[in-house]
Amino acid sequence: MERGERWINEDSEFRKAYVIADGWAIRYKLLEDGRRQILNFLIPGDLVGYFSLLFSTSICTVEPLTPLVVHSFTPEKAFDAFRQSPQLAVALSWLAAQAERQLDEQLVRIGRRKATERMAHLFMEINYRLLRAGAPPQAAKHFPLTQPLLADALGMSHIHTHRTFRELIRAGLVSLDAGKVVLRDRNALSRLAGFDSSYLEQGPLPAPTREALAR
Amino acid sequence: MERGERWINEDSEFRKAYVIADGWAIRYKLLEDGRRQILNFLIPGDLVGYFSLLFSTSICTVEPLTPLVVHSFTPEKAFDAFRQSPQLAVALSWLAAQAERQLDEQLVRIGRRKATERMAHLFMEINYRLLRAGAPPQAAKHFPLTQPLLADALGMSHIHTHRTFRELIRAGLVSLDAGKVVLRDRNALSRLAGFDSSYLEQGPLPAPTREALAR
DNA sequence: CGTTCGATTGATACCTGTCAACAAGAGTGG
DNA sequence: CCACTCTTGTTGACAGGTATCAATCGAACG
Repeated sequence: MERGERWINEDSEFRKAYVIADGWAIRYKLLEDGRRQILNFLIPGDLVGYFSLLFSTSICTVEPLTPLVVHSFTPEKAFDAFRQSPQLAVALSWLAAQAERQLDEQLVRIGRRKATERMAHLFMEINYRLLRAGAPPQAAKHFPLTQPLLADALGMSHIHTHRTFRELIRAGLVSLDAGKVVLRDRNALSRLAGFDSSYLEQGPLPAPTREALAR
Repeated sequence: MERGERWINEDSEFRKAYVIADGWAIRYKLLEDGRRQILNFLIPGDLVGYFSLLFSTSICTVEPLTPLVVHSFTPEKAFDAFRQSPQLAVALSWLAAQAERQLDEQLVRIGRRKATERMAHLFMEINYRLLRAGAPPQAAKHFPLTQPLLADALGMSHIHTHRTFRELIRAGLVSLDAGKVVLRDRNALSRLAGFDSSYLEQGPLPAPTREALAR
């Protein structure tokens, strides 16, 4: 898939879910007057449209930010797999649950953090997720994000986003390189954001759940 | 459970999930400096802690707003039930998916709507959900919400929340009655909020998913 | 070579947060 | 029963954050 193509879940009669193999995408909602809120950024390893298999209409849009490679699966395949392996069902549920935790944090970011905190926090989250997904440490510091995208993700105007971004640059925390955001000082960013990665960590299943699953 | 008791998921060694039978609760996160973001309001019929069965640490707090009656179930019971009835597993997943749609909309509300729109939109959502859960039309217009709660849910200061609330009262859209929010003019609220209920509607499962499940 | 999009800047208005203060009611403990 | 405290609701003044408007510039694109 190419950047800019609109990959709206609602239109596809033949419903599928996807896992992103390579590239970035965004999931967003539009208001009638054009205001846009980006709900989350989708990177390799992320699940797309899993829950939308349960609804006949989609309420949001997914759009590639870069050339995108995805794996897809149908509801039939999913249920067949679940019957053979409850572990797989739990694994997919885990991914969905993880995504919901990120939504929770996105809510805190927008609702209760100040502009610079918001931006720094988002950068740290993406960095963490890229590393978790297996990106090399250097690659995990480069984001293909424009200021309008940041604005719509952080719930600010693009102009204020620009000023906030400049502030982070001036403080030496980030920089711009060929249209890409580059993290320069993750420690300082983390401190500024009050970033606590615990909501992103992948521990083992709790013992009771593990035992119940094994039976 | 009584109001004010803290019902933190993290502390309970014996992990369970819950369905609210009666009463209201909130799910929220706190920042270190005391800022609080309410992620959602929980009303009868809502699922609590379902996904947290998959994690060993909780990242948010759940707290009753009113006297609360809940049903609980353990991971073992859940998995046993799923083995007997895939339909039940899908039903629970549907509830979780529905909750995520509400999170999406909460993000749009906070990120891209103005103060009065935010408040009106939240009121409409809760009204819709109460009706969907079987509340009588009159009861579905009365919310046990205080201004500090609204503030932390809408991502605004409690003072500005007060001003915004006064504005809705002045316009005759809502009123205060014995500490409760009362909806007076749902049509006007809906119009002001730009409320579109499609994200809350419960249609049938899409055909491919239904067929895959039936096999 | 127009056109579009992103980055950038300055001026201005306004929305929103903060500070300070007080009233009223609920609950608490003496 | 009376302080006393805590929460909620309320108001005004004020500062500051943020949005909006207007405009320029460069790069990418067709």
